[in-house]
Amino acid sequence: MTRARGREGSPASPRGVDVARAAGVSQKTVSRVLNGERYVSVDVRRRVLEAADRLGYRLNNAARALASGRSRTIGVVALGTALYGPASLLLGVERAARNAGYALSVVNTLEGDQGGVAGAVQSLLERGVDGIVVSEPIDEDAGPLTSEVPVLVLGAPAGTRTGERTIAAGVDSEALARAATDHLLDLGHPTVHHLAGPERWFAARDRLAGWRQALAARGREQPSVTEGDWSAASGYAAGRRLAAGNDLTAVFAANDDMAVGLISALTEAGLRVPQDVSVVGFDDIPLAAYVRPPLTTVRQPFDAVACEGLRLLVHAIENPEAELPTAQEQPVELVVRSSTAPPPARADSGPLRHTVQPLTGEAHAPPAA
Amino acid sequence: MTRARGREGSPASPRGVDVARAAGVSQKTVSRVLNGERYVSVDVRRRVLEAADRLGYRLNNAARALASGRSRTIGVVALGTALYGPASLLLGVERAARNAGYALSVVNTLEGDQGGVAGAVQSLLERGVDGIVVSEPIDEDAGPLTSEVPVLVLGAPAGTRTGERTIAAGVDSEALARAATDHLLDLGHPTVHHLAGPERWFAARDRLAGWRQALAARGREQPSVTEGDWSAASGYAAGRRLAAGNDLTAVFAANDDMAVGLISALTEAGLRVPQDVSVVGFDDIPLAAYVRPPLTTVRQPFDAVACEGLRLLVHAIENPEAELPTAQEQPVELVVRSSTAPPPARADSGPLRHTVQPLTGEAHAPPAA
DNA sequence: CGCAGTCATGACAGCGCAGTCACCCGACGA
DNA sequence: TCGTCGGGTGACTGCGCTGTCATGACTGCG
Repeated sequence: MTRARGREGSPASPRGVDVARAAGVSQKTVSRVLNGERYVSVDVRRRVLEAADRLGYRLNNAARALASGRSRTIGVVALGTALYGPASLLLGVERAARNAGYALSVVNTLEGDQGGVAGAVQSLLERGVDGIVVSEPIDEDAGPLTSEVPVLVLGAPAGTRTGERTIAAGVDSEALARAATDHLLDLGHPTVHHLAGPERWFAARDRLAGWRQALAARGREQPSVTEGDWSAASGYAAGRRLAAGNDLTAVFAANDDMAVGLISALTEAGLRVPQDVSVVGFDDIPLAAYVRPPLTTVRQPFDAVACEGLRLLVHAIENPEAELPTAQEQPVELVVRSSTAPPPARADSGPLRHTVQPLTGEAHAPPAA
Repeated sequence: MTRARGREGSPASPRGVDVARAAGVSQKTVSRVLNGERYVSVDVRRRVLEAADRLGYRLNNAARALASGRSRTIGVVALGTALYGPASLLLGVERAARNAGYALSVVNTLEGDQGGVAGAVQSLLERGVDGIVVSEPIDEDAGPLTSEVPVLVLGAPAGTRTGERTIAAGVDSEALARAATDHLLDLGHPTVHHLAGPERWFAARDRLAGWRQALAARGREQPSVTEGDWSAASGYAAGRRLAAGNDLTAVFAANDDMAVGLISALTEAGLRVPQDVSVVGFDDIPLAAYVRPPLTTVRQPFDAVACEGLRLLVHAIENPEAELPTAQEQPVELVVRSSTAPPPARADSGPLRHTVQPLTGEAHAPPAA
C-alpha cells in the first residue's frame, strides 16, 4: 500500500514523524506532547505544537486505537425513535461523552430487529468501543448482555441488571408513578385509571407497578389497564375506549404523548379535562405546558441521568479493576398544571368541590427567549 | 506492548492469524473471506467462516481502518436538540448508514459552541470518517467547510452550497411555505402573519422567503415578522404579542411547536382557533393531529430526505472521482386539519362564512396500534 | 565525590489488518 | 509439446501510532 491518500496532487496528510522532523524531535516525543504526558520540556512542547499546527497535523485515531487497544469511543444502542425521552437521553449522553473526551458511535435497534440488541452490541464491539450504553432497554435486551467492556443501562431499574460489568442508571420510575397517582387520589378521585406503555419496556412496567402500589396502599380498586405504544395515536384510541365507560374521573398516562392523544379523544367525546376527567402525563415534554389544558406531568431529569450514568461508565472504563459503582437516583418533580382537578361532585365521591383551577406554571411565565 | 487485553486469565480475543491457523490457511485468505473478495474457493470460504465462528472471531476495525485508509464510518454533525425535525433526520441517517454498511459517529454542536461546526468537522476527520453529514446547518457553518471527505448537507437549500465535495439534500422549503401561505389566502384571509424561526437557520430563512413570495404573488400586505426560537415557549410569547393586534386572522408558524405555543396564547387571549384566527404549522409532528384543534401543517419527509442524501454521500465516498450527484427533491404534503378556516366575517373581508370544520384526518382514524 | 533518583528524550518493536506481488495449478490454444 | 491465461493462495510489508526500555543530563545527599 503506497502512501497516496487524498486525491492525486494533493499531498498526503502529515504524520507524526513529519511533525517530529519539523520540530527536530523524535516521533515518540510528538506522541508524548499530543497525549499530554509528563516529562516534556516546555520548549519542546511548544516547538511540537507549533510544527503540528503549521503542518495541519491531525492525529490518526485508527492507528492510535490499534496501538493502544483503546478507541476512546463509546457505543450507544438506542431505539430507533424520535420520542422525546430517548432523544433527550441520547443528547445527554453525547454531551457527557464529549466532555469526557470520548466519541460516540450510535446504533439503533428498531424494535423487532434482526439481531436486536445483541447484534447491535456485537457490531459495536467490532468497532472497538471502550464501553457501551444501552438506552431504554426492552425485554429481550435483558438476556445475555455479555461484553468484555463495561455496559451502562439507562432507564432500567437501578441496580437490577445481570451482566458482570453492567451499571444501571435511571430514575425511580415507580416512585414517580406513585407520586402521579397519589396526586390524583389526593385530589379526591376514588380511583385512577392507567394508560400504560408497551409491556416489553422496563419503563412501562415500572410505571405500571408504581400505579398499582399507590392504589393498593389506599385499598382502592385497580381498573383494568389499557396498553398503548407511547404514541399520541394510541392514547387517542385508548381515550375513545375509556370515554365509553362511565366511572372515569382520572387517568394516569405513562407518557405525555399518550396523554395528549387521550385528552383529544375525551374532549371529542364531550368530556371536559379537567372538570370531568383529570389526566396526568409523564416526561414533561416541552409541549406539555402549551397544549390545552396545560398538562400536569412528571418531569424526568434526562440530562442528569445521562451525565451521571456516563460518569460512572467512564470511571469503569478507566479503572477496569475497580468496583462497579452504583448510580445515585436523580431527583424528580411532579409538575402540576391544569389537566388535573378534583373529581366532579357525585353522590359517591368526596366532599371536595372546586371550580377549574386557573392556569399555572410555565404557560404563564414569560418565555426565556 | 504485550498482547494482554481482556482481564487476566481470560484469553485475548482471537486475531485473523488465529482463525487462519485453525482453518489451515493464511491470514491473508481469512482477510479475503471476510471482505467477500473474489477468488476464494467455496471450500476454503466455508472452513474459514466455520473457524471464525468457532473461535468467536471479531474483526478489528481499528486495524482495518489503519491498513486500508477507510473506516467505514460516517460522521454526523447535529445540533444538540431534541426537536422532532433534527431528531427524525438523525434517525433516518443512522438507518440508511447502517444499511449501507457504515457506522455512525455523532457530534453535537450546541448553538454558540466553542469551535462550532468547523471544530466538530475537525474532530470527525481526526476520527477518520469517510464522509460527513451536517444536519440542519445554521449560518456560521456555511463558511469554509473544507474537508478531504465528501460532505452531505441536510436541510440546506438543494444545490446551494460551496465546498468542492459538498452535496445538498432537502425539501423545497420555500415551495412548502408558499403552499402553507396559499392555503390560508385561498380560505379568504386578507393576509397572513408569519412566526419565523431563528434567522441563522437556513430552514427558517427558506420558510420566510416562501411566505413572502406567496404574499407578493397576490400583492398582499406583508405584516412584520415575529421571530421565535422553534420552541413552544417562544410561540406562546409571540402569540401574546400578536393577540394584542387587531387585524390578526391567520398565522403561518415555521414549525409545529411554535404553532402549539401560539395557539395556547391566542386561546388564553380569548381568540378561538380556527374561528377567529387560523394557524398553520410546519413539520407534522406526531402530536399535531392530537392537539386541540388538530393542526393544519406541512409534512416533511424527513426519512426520505435522509435516505436519499445518504445514498448520494455513500456514492461519493465509494466513487471519489465521479461527478457529485444532485439530490432530487422529495415530495411533500400539506396536511389540512382543523386549525384553519375562513376568516371571520367582516366588512372588509371576503363573502365566505363557515362554521367550524369538523375534525378531519388522523385524529379520527383508528390508530394503527 | 559517588550514587541514587528524577527529568527528558529516543530507538525499537508491534498492534491486526489489507495491499502488493509472486507463485502454483489446471485449462486451453498454437 | 509448450506458452499463456486466469483462478486461487501465501509471504511479506507497512499503515501511524503507543508501550517498553535504554540512555543521558542533572539534582541532591551522605
